[in-house]
Amino acid sequence: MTSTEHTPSSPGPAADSPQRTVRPTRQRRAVAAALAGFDDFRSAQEIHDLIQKQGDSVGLATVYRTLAALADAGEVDMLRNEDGEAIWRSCSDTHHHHLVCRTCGATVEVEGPAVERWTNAIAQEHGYGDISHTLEIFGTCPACR
Amino acid sequence: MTSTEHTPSSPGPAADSPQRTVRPTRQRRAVAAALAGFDDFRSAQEIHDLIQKQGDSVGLATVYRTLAALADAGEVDMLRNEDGEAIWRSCSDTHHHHLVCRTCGATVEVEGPAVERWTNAIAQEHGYGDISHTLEIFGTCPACR
DNA sequence: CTCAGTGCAAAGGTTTTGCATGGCT
DNA sequence: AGCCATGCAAAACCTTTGCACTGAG
Repeated sequence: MTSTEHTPSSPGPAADSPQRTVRPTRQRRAVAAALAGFDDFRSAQEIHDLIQKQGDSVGLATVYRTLAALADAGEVDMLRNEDGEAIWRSCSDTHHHHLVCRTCGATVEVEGPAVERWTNAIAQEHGYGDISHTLEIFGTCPACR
Repeated sequence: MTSTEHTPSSPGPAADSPQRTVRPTRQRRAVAAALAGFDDFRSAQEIHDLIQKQGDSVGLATVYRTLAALADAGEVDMLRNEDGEAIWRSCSDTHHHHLVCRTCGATVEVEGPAVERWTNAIAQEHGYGDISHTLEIFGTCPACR
């Protein structure tokens, strides 16, 4: 459901780990292709529409399920726009953050060694280990101002 | 959880500006009191529930309308949690982020002037304006290591 | 008296889920 | 054959809105 593994609930004593259960189906490929066609964050509806325009037919529910699976597998980033809609984008390999226009969705990838260092320092200062973090920046891009 | 500093919305920079039309009613005071009772972001439902538990009775729609008005007036910050729910916090509180233990959920509030400055700098560097950001740090707390 | 504010319920939109079917392995 | 993935539709949710009414100025 999310791009990172936030799930404070479900302490999961059930010993399951089915992670690699991702089967390469036509629908999955269609979603992946649609994602590849964008270079910024898009909503599920937009992705669904693009797939249909490309001739393929994939149910909206399947789009959601596929996107959730991809996000879970770390192949796409999911976040929410200011309207609360979930938006997705295929993510590159390197760790980076996003500067997203809340009007048109234009995205800039930014790296922040300073932030990386700061988060690690803060965490260790409080005795926390095994650190990860998420950081998103929203704003209005030059074209939309 | 996430953090922000600006509440955007209000698409029309246009003609009308009825801002100072906020009448101090019982309901408005109830919402304000509920907000004052929290020191972090809460959903409309949680705020509504707290008001009812305190004996007052305010319609959920009114809670939403009041929160929207307060956000519009700049008296509260609104943002979205990972589930896409709108969450509010009285903005007199200092802006901070959260360091969360992914095992037990223990949370530490941290401030990061450096991060605030960095995000603003990055955004302006790319010509983006009206900046807000979200930052969450996950780790394993001392007790869970 | 007038009009912003309120309550209720219905509408609107997004995301999830139940269940039967279809396609890989 | 066994199972996971899919589709469709209904459900679940959060949030907004229409309309008649109440209360503050």
